[in-house]
Amino acid sequence: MKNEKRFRLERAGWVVGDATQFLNLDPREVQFLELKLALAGGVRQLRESHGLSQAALARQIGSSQSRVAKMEAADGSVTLDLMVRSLLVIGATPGDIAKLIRRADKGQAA
Amino acid sequence: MKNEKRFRLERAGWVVGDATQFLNLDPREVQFLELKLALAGGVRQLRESHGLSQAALARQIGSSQSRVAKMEAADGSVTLDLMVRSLLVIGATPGDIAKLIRRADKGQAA
DNA sequence: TTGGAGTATGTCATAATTGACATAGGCGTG
DNA sequence: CACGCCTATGTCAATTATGACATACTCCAA
Repeated sequence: MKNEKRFRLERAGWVVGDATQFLNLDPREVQFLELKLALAGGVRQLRESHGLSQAALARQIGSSQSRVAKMEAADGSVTLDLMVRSLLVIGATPGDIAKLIRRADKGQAA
Repeated sequence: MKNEKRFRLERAGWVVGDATQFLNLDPREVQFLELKLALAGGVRQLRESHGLSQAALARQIGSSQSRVAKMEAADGSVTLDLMVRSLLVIGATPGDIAKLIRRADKGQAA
């Protein structure tokens, strides 16, 4: 519960520009963030390519527009579970999701 | 919050052999479960290949042995977040994780 | 300007997950 | 057998995520 907790806290601060804070970040957490960003981008891409509004997608996944917005913003309050579930509902296959995650390797998130 | 809720409930029952229940399951949820199983298998594989006990891994990720056990059992009470974080801590790259997820396409979970 | 559609952001009660702990079972060794 | 190590399973208080709601903002068309 060390990095775990710190991560939760930092999601509020978002001192991304601050080099000190940034360098203090465990590389694992950075990878995790990039992975989340990749999935977030995938959700938006898939949603838009289907001509859906955030509200429409929210209906399909049994959530709300605000949560979809937070999800696409990779907000710290949304879990990978929600993102993955959403992707599957929009029609992404596990293979598609794998492809998105691979992008986190190159740092190309969206 | 429809399938979402049903899924949460069924994690307790685990009537996997029951065809009626099984067929009632939304295919999306099945995909999600397979994806989780794939990651769970990946955690166990990685952990064992590193010669770590569940307790040892638990220490590294700041969790407990019981949670690692549940995680490897793809227990309904563990999130993808925890699984992915664990994988990253053991040394898996996003690419490795993507590879695991791809297995969910073929149904080959472990 | 006015209005509607889409999106972003914040808050809240409720629901879910978390680590910790207890405990039981398996399995090999002394 | 008894002991230690590993794993499985259940429970619980505390923490966190969730959907719903309110509200503000941008575009764009009438």
